[in-house]
Amino acid sequence: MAKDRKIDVVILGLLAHDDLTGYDIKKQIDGAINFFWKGSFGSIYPALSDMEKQGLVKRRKPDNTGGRERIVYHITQKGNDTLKTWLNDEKATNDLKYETLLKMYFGGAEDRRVTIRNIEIFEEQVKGNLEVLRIYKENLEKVLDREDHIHYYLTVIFGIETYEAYLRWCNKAKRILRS
Amino acid sequence: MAKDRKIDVVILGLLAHDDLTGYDIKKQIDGAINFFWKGSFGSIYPALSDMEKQGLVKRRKPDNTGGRERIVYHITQKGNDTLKTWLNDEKATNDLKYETLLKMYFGGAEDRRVTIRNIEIFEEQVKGNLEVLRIYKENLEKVLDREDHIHYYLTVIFGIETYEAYLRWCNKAKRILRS
DNA sequence: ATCAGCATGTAAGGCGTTACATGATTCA
DNA sequence: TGAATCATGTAACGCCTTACATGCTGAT
Repeated sequence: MAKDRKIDVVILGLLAHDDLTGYDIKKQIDGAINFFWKGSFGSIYPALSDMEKQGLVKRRKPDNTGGRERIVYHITQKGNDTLKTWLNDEKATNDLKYETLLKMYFGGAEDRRVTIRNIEIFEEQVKGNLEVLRIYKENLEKVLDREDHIHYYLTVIFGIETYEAYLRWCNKAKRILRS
Repeated sequence: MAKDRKIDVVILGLLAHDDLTGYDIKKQIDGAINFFWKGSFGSIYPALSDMEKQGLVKRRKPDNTGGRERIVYHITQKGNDTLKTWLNDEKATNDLKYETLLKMYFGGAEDRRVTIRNIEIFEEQVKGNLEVLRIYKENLEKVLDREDHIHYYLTVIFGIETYEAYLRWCNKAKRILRS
């Protein structure tokens, strides 16, 4: 695995469940993972090639049923070992890069109304995200008997708890700025 | 300003208050800003050079009192305008990249104890960060009469609200995994 | 004397995004 | 027929981190 390229473990994690094409991987990342991790085609396809060379994933024999080009990958034993090693590695980098907070911090250079406006924009985005996560949560609660769903559920309730905290902060912050 | 290089506005925001050296800027970023934005010398010094060429910042005449090399920058009118334009720009990218959540999501590939351990590691980090933020908060509350401090305060209470939510999640998550 | 902190800067290299290029299939 | 979606990949480019190079100052 590349030294710091985390897309590799995302791919490995997804392939640990199902055989997937690069396109499928992208779709899954754009779903429930999206709020805490991102990935583009430009990072997925090269990673898949590298990982194939390293023996972490393998191409499945092409379905000739279609005719249209589809490369389905599956995880190898070595890939599974790599995934488990990563899960057991105690270091994890958790990074927040919030431009909104930068605008709060430096907001003193402008009128308070500008800062309030920036809070409101943020608030709207958070509300939208929260709605989506609540739908994910409801759907997952119907199928929590499957081990993996519990794990997906953990990330979803993390998002909900966090976004609710953001909304509380929005109200507090607006109150402070208006006082 | 470079198209997507946000370090520029961080520098501008800091210089809007005080004339600073690159080293000073780094120290300030490593302080209260650190939990939502990061910056290294390798990004600060080149940005400062570029911004000088663009007339956003200017070197102050060197203090000859020392003799040791110190380049103190101050913000120009154009720099201030750029800062305000950015504050008024409604788009802001807020990115979360939490490897811990990735380990939650893909935790099904290992024993539950591994996931619980990963939560505990995260919890310890959060507790440490929270302590620091609470000290910042207390100190800021003594000087909230100054406009800028209100803005710093907003980011600090954001951090506290968020980290407290993280801790609640840690407890919930552990409970779910142990049930 | 020595070590920590002050201070500036460059170079290499990795990571990732965006845009582009290409073409098939499915559905209205 | 045309649009959306499926599907793979490359190229250019930008951003950032890490490590390195260098040297002064102040405190113990």
